[in-house]
Amino acid sequence: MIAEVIVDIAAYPIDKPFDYVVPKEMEDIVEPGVRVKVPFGNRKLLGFITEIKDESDLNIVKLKQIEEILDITPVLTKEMLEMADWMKNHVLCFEIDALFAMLPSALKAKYERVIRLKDRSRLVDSEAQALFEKREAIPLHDVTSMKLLSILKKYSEEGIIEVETIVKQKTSVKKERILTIQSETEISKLLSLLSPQAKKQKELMDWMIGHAGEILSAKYVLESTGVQPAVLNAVIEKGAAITSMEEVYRDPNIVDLGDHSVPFQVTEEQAKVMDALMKEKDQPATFLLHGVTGSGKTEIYLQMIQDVISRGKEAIVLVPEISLTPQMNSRFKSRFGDLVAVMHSGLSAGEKYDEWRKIQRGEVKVVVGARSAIFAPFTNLGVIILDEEHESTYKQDDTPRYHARDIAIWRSQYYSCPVILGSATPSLESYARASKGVYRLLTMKERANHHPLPAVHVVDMRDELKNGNRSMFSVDLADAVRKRLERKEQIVLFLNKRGYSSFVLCRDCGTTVQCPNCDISLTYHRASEVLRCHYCGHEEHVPTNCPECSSEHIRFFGTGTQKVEEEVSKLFPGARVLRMDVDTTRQKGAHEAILKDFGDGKADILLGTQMIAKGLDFPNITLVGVLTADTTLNLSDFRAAEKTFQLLTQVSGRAGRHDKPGEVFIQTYSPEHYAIQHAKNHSYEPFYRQEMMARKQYEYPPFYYLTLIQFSHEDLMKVSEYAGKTVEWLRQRLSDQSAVIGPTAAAISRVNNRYRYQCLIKYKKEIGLTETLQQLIKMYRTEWLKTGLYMTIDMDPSTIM
DNA sequence: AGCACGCCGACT
DNA sequence: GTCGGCGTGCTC
Repeated sequence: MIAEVIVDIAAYPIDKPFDYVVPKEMEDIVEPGVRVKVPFGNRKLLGFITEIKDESDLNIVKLKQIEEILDITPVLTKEMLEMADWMKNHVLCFEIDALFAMLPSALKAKYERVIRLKDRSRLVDSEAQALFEKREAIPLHDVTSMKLLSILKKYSEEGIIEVETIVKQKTSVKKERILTIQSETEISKLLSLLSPQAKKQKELMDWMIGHAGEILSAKYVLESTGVQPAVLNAVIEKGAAITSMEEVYRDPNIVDLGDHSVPFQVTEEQAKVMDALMKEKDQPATFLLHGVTGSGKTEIYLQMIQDVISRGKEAIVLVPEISLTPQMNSRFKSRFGDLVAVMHSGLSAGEKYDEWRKIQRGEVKVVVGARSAIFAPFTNLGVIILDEEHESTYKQDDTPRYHARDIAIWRSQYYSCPVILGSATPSLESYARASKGVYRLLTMKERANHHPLPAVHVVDMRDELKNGNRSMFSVDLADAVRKRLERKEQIVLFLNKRGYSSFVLCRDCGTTVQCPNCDISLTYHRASEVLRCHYCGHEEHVPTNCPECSSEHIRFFGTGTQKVEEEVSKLFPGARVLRMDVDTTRQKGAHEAILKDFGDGKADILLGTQMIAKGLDFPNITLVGVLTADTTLNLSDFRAAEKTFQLLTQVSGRAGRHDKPGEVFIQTYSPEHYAIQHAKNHSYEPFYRQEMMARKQYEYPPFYYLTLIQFSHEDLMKVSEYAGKTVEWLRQRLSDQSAVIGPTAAAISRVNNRYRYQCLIKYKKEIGLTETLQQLIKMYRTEWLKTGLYMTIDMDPSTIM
């Protein structure tokens, strides 16, 4: 019996199945999808069996044997193996990268090199003797002395010791000691034998009598009685309880926001949507659910899932980043209880692994999670939902560069189940597909509770400046804030911070302090009083004089949330402010805590960045202020207008969701821009039409597909040379239907002392593109890589900056 | 990717 | 004479 194995090395010549002989005793256990430990060259590697066959094309005597099987049941399903095969061509990644993307990181291998003693009698060196005094094997990592290392090297050649690779799983199953308490009569008997000095043991046994026959965790017993572990061990030793180790799940403890969700009475619009969904509930159809903020998309999801579960099937719900939307999370938990697993970046590797196993074992029916949850190992999917489908976080920005939407559609075809893409502001791509009938368009124009959408005011900050207001609050917004503070209503202030963090600027010569390794300004971090580069991590102290002109007029500039917070407390003394940004949410559970405090009315103002734009739903929010709408607008990216529109619409939707009417102020330096004007009017369709015209004119998606190829090299001449060479090479091979743009220097032209260039392929239909690009990769891997050039290909870039 | 094999310069 | 530099080639 022969097994085809994909091994744990992401490199061009290794990216194919290798044949191994299956030892007789393993024949019953091996099957595609199990992880194995295999010899590879002179080392040991983890690998995945992808196929079992009777014969190999290679000479059987050359084949090595599988050394160990790491799973009793396969970790990869047949579906995943098929999906990996499709994925590697679709996103141009190595098969092993695709496979690992589908599994929790806990199942990756941890490699450890160990020196094992073979022949103690020939161990003559005293240092080496000391090393192996008590042990037969020691981790190679522990040997740091160069002298000892060279002695060991000699021993290894003489066969006295042997270097061995240990393949370990990163995180394992958590086990807990479980006690089965004996019967009352049994314990009483033991009590009578107890020495009178053993007061603590008596105390514990007395407690146990009250819990006779129960099965409890050792941890629980210790906590309830307060005795020392040694006392418990003594009592167990005497036979008062039987112990065993049992597998337990780590508890990612979800904050219950007290939002006990019951199915709502659906509105007429919702009922129509449900009807349409039900008609094709076992078709591999993709629906685009376009519903204004507050129209009750979540309720649609919940009822759809309810139906799916009742038919014995499973559901995947993707949210942009679950730890950012605890309200959604809590709503699913309260509706479906233990049938829900959560998967998000806030969980530890162990917690993720446990949630994954719950899914694999069929103990849960619903998974709510971020991007990677799209690979949840369900085997009978009934629906896949992508909430806020326009979010760019659904696209992975490093290998494998997949888009969760594409994976969702692939899986929906495999299981013949629907995909629901939900958004108040669909991506142009999805809306265009829906318009063409590729997706089914479902629309909800009204808020479920019939409350009107908030009134949006656009404030021209140029006028403010003219009138001598240099603060970041316009007169109108400041007035509106004061009014809410008086009325004890809540306010959300949104700072559109991307690409606009604080930097240090010299007021005399205009110099900003740059990173020495990258072509970008350093960011000022108030907490640690340092300047940091977000690309390479370089750190330096804040200078007291300008590095260029030595002027003392150098200070940090820009509008970070901290700065806004200061201004708020100056402008509105007494207002209680909660700040939510990367700094205040670094700790686990901090998001939930901040939102809970705000929901409980412990603050008047919630101040934050992107992360507060979504999912907030508190009845007392009646005012939303967008301090700077322009920052995303000015990005040199073809999606800048779309992103701005989406963001403004999302934040606006936070106001007046319940009984009290809401109001929104958008401050901007370009009030006439169509993205801002359409956001003001809550009008998606007109925005869509206008943006589509721009995309058509400039030949961008959804009219053209994009492929972005990026290059980097320490030598500026080399990058530009290879980028140019690539562009030429591609132009020769691609049809005249496609355009190759570039080469151009990247927006950030240097990162970590490597110069960056890029080129862009625009195409409508290019039949041999994948093959051509694979040839390019081959050329890069075999020839260019040696010169120090790096190249990456993104088949569907979320940004071309 | 990592490691062995292999052919040329500065040291005990 | 040997130790070690990293070019090249292979891994079932």
